[in-house]
Amino acid sequence: MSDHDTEPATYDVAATEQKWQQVWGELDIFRADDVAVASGQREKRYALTMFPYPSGDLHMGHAEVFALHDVIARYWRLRGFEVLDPMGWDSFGLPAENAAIRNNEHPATYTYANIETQASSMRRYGLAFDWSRRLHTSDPEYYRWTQWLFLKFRERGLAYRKKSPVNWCPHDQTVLANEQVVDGACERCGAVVTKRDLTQWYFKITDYAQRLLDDLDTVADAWPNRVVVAQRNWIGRSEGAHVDFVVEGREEPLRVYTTRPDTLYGATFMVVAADAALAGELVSDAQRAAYDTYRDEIRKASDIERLATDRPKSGVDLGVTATNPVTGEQMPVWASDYVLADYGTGAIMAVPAHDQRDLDFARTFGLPVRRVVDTGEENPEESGVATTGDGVYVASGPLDAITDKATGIRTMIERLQDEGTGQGTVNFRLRDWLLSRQRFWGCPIPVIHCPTCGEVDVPLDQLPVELPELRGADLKPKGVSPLAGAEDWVNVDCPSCGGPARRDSDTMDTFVDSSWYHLRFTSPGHTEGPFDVAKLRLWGPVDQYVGGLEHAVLHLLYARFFTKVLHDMDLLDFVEPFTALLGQGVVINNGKKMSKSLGNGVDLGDQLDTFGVDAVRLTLVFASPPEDNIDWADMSPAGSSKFLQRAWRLSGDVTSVAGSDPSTGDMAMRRVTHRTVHEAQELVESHRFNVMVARVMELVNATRKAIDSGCGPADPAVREAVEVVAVLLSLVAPYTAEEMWERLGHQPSVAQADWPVLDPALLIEDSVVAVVQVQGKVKARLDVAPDIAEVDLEVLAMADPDVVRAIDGREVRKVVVRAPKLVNVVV
RNA sequence: GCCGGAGUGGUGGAACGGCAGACACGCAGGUCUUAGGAACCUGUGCCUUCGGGCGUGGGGGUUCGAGUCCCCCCUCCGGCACCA
Repeated sequence: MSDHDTEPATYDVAATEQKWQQVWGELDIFRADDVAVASGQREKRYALTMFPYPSGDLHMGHAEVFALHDVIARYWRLRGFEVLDPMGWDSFGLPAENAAIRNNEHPATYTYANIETQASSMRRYGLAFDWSRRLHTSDPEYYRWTQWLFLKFRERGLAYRKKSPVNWCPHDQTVLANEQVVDGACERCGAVVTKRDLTQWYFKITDYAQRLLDDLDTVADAWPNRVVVAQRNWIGRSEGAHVDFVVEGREEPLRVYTTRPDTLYGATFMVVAADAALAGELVSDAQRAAYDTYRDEIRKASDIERLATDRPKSGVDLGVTATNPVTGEQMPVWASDYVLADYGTGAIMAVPAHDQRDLDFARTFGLPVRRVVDTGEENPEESGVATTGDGVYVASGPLDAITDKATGIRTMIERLQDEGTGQGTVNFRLRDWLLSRQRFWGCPIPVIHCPTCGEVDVPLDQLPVELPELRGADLKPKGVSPLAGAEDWVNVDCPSCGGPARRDSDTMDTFVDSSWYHLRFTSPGHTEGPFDVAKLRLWGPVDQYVGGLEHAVLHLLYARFFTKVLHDMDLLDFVEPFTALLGQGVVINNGKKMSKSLGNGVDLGDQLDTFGVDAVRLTLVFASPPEDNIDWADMSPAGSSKFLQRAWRLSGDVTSVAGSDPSTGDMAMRRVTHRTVHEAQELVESHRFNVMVARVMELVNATRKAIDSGCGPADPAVREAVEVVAVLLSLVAPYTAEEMWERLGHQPSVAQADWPVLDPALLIEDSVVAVVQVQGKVKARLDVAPDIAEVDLEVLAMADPDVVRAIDGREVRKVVVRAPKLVNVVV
């Protein structure tokens, strides 16, 4: 009986998890060392995963993103980088507040209890986080600096208040940013969003629209394409012109934005957004009553109704006319809800022949249609279909000889600029970021409203403005912030004049908190500013960000905006926060999103109890490419568990001693090992983790075979192979890998092991299979030397009996040789 | 409507323009077992007259060679959408 026959065939998963959690805690090996980076001893890598919101325990989605993230962080560590791999919580937000109302508690109770639950689950899950850098956005030490940043933004004119129609969620009783309204409904609760005229705080993200667009190019290669595209669409840059129209009896011209100034000769009327102040200013006395009626009507309509594109056009004649600057014609000015108040100038020139919406409107109200571009298609006046393509300009004065849009637009803009009636300009779809929220559990806005001084900043040395103690019923949404009711808190002396004043009672959108947390992680205890500029210089920017893509135009856009502003404030020296982004898919069950109402949720804790941490992690990593969705019903965690036991068993079979020289070992086994290491490197770096796992499985299979029916368990090549299995598995299944590493006679931890050193000589096979095709179909396989000459390979191939038979005496027209892999005979 | 992706066995998925289906799951058969829901081995795209033929959503094209590149179409997923 050899020693390994008496080993147990399996290991105790639960006991192993207990054991290593303790060892890892004592070793404290995942702490990121500023000095190692500052001294140039090791190159830095910053690996970051989107920090969670603390609602309940971790779920399957967290399990996936953390497993993927950990592969990268652990790989970097093994490759000798100094890795910053921090974790924290995005701990302000509505669910805590709603839970507090339900349970008559303080939101902090719910929040911090959940944080502890999640932190303990993360430890169990075996993640290589540097816990010394933990932060919570709801801690005063953190949100003090969120407030500081707000005031700095305000100082630069990037935070301002304005009254405007805003998105209002009647369920959550708060306003929402444009980005949080999805198909006319609240992103969070699904309630239909309505409009309210409110004075709210905004960040001037539109000032950065062009840079946010341009700099996407610098990350486009390392970000998922769909995020780059989504942001481009969201920013929505368009090129066009402003054109001024003189309105009788009004000093200021009526300015419009158009992308088709070249069709100005075809403009037959004007339309102003019905809900814009401009419409009220323009309307004639005779038409005022009709306009008021119309405006009140459309204000009642929800965004959902407005969004219906096949909705019939409606509007009202404002009873005034504007002068077309090129034709001198008087055109009627209308108001309609198909023109948006907050895009462009809130007014358009209507060219019904060449814009479908204008044509629909013209046909509804019997307004004239004048074709000025002949595209060869039927005249829109008859067909009812507007033409938008290139064509010959007609009845367009100096444009008449022109045959393409680009020249037409350029020519018209030049003329308008010469005459002072218009100019070329750029417009963006992006709107300013509405950041006030009428809720309690968020970062207070550090501004005081004084009846004499107006909006006054809370002095920097008085930050943070801490939340008052409110709980239960006091938190019930009433349409104004619960903070407004905390009289002791709200009523303060004006910092400027000392008179009675009131604090701003709104809190900030939680996306403000998460727009800079990645910077704070570089110096989480810093008390002199939001982060230590020198430390950030060491670690920033994030080298690899991992997270869900539901934030494509939310967090990922806001964080980019913050980065650019802070760059302009000389607080950091990069312009993009996340150099590379990996967007993981969603874990679903039986083809459907997991949800309480469907009752198809898979509980992560249950899965971990049943299969063990490693098996669940392995299953998630092996399931598919990281960015694809995973249907848990199609997965086999039991299979993963079986594989891990199989791999673990190898470590008990090795009979050579630790430190044996592998160079005396079996060459075939060594080649497999080294090829696996080589491929694993490339696969991890290109994020094809599922294939990396497959290669490790192949190595395990090959090693099993070598032990049972090959070079045997004593061969040092077998030890080398099993050690490589342990190191590679440590990226995905750290518990099993530690057990293996220990059984192989090494000191913990495998997380501190050296990445296997590749022997390039072992990557060269001693023979390769050359495929011989006739007419592109495989007819023979030849074992040849990897460095075989093309002529030799061709001779060998043409002599092969199967090849000769396939050619069947036909004339060989051409032979393609790609030594040493392939020959294709064309007959 | 505009802009992006993606369609490969029963399933998840592999495949620098060069052997389609790696690696798994599942299934079938076997070995060893008192037993097998353990371990190990074998087989597993479809058709076949056993020579071979056909196969990567459909149709064309480029190429000695196409899942991969190009064009058209279909389906599904995502983003934008009365944005002038």
